[in-house]
Amino acid sequence: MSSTTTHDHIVEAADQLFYRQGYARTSFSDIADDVRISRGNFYYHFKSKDEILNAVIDVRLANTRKMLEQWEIEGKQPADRIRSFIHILIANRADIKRYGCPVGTLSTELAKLNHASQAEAIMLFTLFRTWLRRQFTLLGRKADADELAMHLLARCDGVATLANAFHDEKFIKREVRRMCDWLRSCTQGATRAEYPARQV
Amino acid sequence: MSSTTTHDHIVEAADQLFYRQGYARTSFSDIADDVRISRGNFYYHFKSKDEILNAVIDVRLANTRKMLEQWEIEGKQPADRIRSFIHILIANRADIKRYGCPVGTLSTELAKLNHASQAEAIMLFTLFRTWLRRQFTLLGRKADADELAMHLLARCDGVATLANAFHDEKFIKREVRRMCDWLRSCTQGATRAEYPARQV
DNA sequence: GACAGATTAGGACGGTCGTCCTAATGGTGC
DNA sequence: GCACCATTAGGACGACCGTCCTAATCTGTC
Repeated sequence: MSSTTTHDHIVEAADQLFYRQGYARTSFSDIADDVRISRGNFYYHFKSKDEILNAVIDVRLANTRKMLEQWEIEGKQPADRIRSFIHILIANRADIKRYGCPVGTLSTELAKLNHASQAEAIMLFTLFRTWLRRQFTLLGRKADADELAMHLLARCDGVATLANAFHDEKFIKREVRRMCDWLRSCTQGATRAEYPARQV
Repeated sequence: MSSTTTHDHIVEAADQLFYRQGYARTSFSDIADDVRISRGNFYYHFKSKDEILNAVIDVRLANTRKMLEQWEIEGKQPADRIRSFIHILIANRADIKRYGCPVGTLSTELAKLNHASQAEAIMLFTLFRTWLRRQFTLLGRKADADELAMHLLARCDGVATLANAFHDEKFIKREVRRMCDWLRSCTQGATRAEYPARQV
């Protein structure tokens, strides 16, 4: 976690600040204060603010890839792996309550700024999407694997947004339980129906 | 819709711009250009940018209240009313695809800015929350009405965020259908279980 | 036509931003 | 000790921001 080079320190600090304050609101001075270097020194490491953003996104992409691989190793069954995904809401609940979803908030902000790096930010979503899709496929939901992946992504992001708005951690826990129930209904319901029995 | 006073014109323009570009990125010049008045003239109508934000939020609150009352009149059954809520995703799908959820994105941005009007913005969520809670209560889900309201809110916001990220309107339609299915399972499942039959 | 009050236009102000230049500093190999 | 290169500090720059002041203009009344 503790990188040695100034370059990496900058990216680390920017990563945190972008998450907590947003990209636009975070200035060079903010990052410089955090890393404890002079503002002028910045230009030696990064030619522009956009370049820092790209570096931050690249780090997040790499970390996400690592995390997904880890879940793939740890979880024998695809359902276990998907549960690992759902449970990041629990693991990061304190940050989520304070700052929302790291992926969703960045993607939304860059969209409003019409920023050039929008596509890279959305790649973070895509990483989760394709990974989840694969897990659902392994679960025997080949036909609607992508639909289920998107569904789950949206729910997690929505939970993060509402938990942030209402500063409510219990809500996160309730929704995680609910998503795990839903996941169970996915595995039981053969290949077709989402809710096994429609009529009581 | 077409207000006559300059004051209202400013609020209207700011409302749109805040939604499309975000609050922080929207400058006095942006609004002035839109309303076609000089930047200096602003100070006569609003003493600060925050004051405009508050006016915008107030208008949104009023419009939301009106909309909820309308749904209450139009829909005889609480389930019909909740469906009205779900279907704003369809009605506004073009804007949602381009700019995301009007409530969620503002609330998230103000949270990151640590803005004084955070609470007012979150009132928009609260308006929907209490209204939905009442509908679910009428539906016979007294015990978990608030939980269901929050659940639905989160899903709608998440759908908006993902639809915005992936520029995907079809995803909105699929999720709306899914939410209507879920709602049906809520009404059928007596007062307790969300998914009527757990085992197949 | 004179007056009063509401509304507008234009620009000055201090501050912050991202960018960029230059001189100083530090360490390393000869 | 000296040259070389990587790294740093400090500040200048033009642009834009929100704020605020002031003079001009419009509108209606007597």
